[in-house]
Amino acid sequence: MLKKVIVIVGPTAVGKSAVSLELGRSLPVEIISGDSMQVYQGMDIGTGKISKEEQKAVPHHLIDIQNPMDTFSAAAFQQQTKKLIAEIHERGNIPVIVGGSGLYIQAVLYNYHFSHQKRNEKVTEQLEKRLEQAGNIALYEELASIDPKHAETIHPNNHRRVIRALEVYYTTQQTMSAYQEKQKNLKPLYNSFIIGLEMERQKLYDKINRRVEKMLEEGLLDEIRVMLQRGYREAPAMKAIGYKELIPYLDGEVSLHDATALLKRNSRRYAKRQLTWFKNKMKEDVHWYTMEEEPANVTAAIRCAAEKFINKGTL
RNA sequence: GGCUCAAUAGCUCAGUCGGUAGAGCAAAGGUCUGAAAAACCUUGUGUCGGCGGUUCGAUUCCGUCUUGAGCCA
Repeated sequence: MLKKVIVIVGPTAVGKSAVSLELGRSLPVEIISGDSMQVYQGMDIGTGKISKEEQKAVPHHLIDIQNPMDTFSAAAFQQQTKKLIAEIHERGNIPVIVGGSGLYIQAVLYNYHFSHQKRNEKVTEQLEKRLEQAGNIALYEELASIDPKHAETIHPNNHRRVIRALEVYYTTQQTMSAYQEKQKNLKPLYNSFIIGLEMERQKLYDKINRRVEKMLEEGLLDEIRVMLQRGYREAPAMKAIGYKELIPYLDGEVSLHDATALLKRNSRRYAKRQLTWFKNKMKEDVHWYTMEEEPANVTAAIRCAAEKFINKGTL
C-alpha cells in the first residue's frame, strides 16, 4: 500500500502558498516546499517566500536550508524529500509538497534514478573549455558517437545538456540512455493527490506584473544589495528571476524601468514554461482547479477534496 | 485657417521603381532525468487609416476625408 502525499503545483503567482496554508489550518499536514530557489538563505522577497509567522503556523520544510554559494540540485531535493516524507508519515501527518519546480517534484513522485555520479564541476569546466575552442557541433558529434540515442533528444545548441551527457559518460563510463533504460518501468513512489492551480492567462500575467511591483516596494533591491555585499554575486542562486535582472540596475548599467520590464517578462515566460511542464509531463495525474473570481470558494473545494483523499482507505 | 510630414503586426519601425508585405521587441507553442526561477527549440499574428480616381492590377501613383505631429498665421 503506497503512502499518501498531497501535491500542489502551478505557475508562479497563482496562489499555491495560500492554498497550502489553508490546508494546513484544518488538516494534519506538513508542508514541503517544492521550489528550487526558496531553499536558499537570504533570498526571501524575490523568491516569494511566505513570512516566518506563516511558516510557524504549519510545519514547513526545505526553506532556507542552503547557503546561496552552494548548488542545490534535483537529486539533492529528491533525497531529502523522500526522507522528510517518511518522517512526516511517522508522525501521523500527511506531507503536502507545494511548489513550481517541475523536475524536482517529478523526481520525487516518479522516483527518478539519477546517475550515481554527482555533477563533477572540474569535468564540466574542461568540457566547457573544449566547447569554446572546438565549437558546439564538435562536442555534439562526440556525444552522438558515444550515445546516439540520447544525442537525438538534445539540440546541439543546448550546451548544458550536451555537456552533462558527456560528463556522465566520462565519469561513470555509462551513457545517459543506459541510465534511462534501467528505469523504464518506474512506478510511482506514493499514492499522490496532485492539485494543479491555473488561471486565465491574462489574469495570471496581470497578477505577476503586480507581484513584481510589490516585491520592489517590499525592498527587493535592498535584499539583493545585501546578497552582493556578502559576496554572492557569482552564486548560482543569483541566476534566479528577480535577482539576475536587477543586478545590472544596481550596477548602473540599465534603468530601473528596463530592469523591471525584463523581470516581469521573465516571470511571465517562466509561468508559461511551468504550465507546459505540468500539463504535458504530469497531465493525466493532475486535478486542475481554476483560481478565478472567488479564490475562497476554490480553496474550500480543494480543502474538501484533500480531506476526502486523506480519509479514504488507510493512511 | 494655411503649409509640411506622418498613418503598415499588440509596440517601434523597414519596404514594395505598381504584381496584397518583413525586422526587432512583446506574444504563442514545445523540449526537459544531478544548475530546472536553468538551458534550449519552433512559429508571424496584417482590410498596409477611410472613400474615390488612374490602371489588367494600388498598400505603393493622384485626389479627397479622418487622425496625429511640427511650422506659419
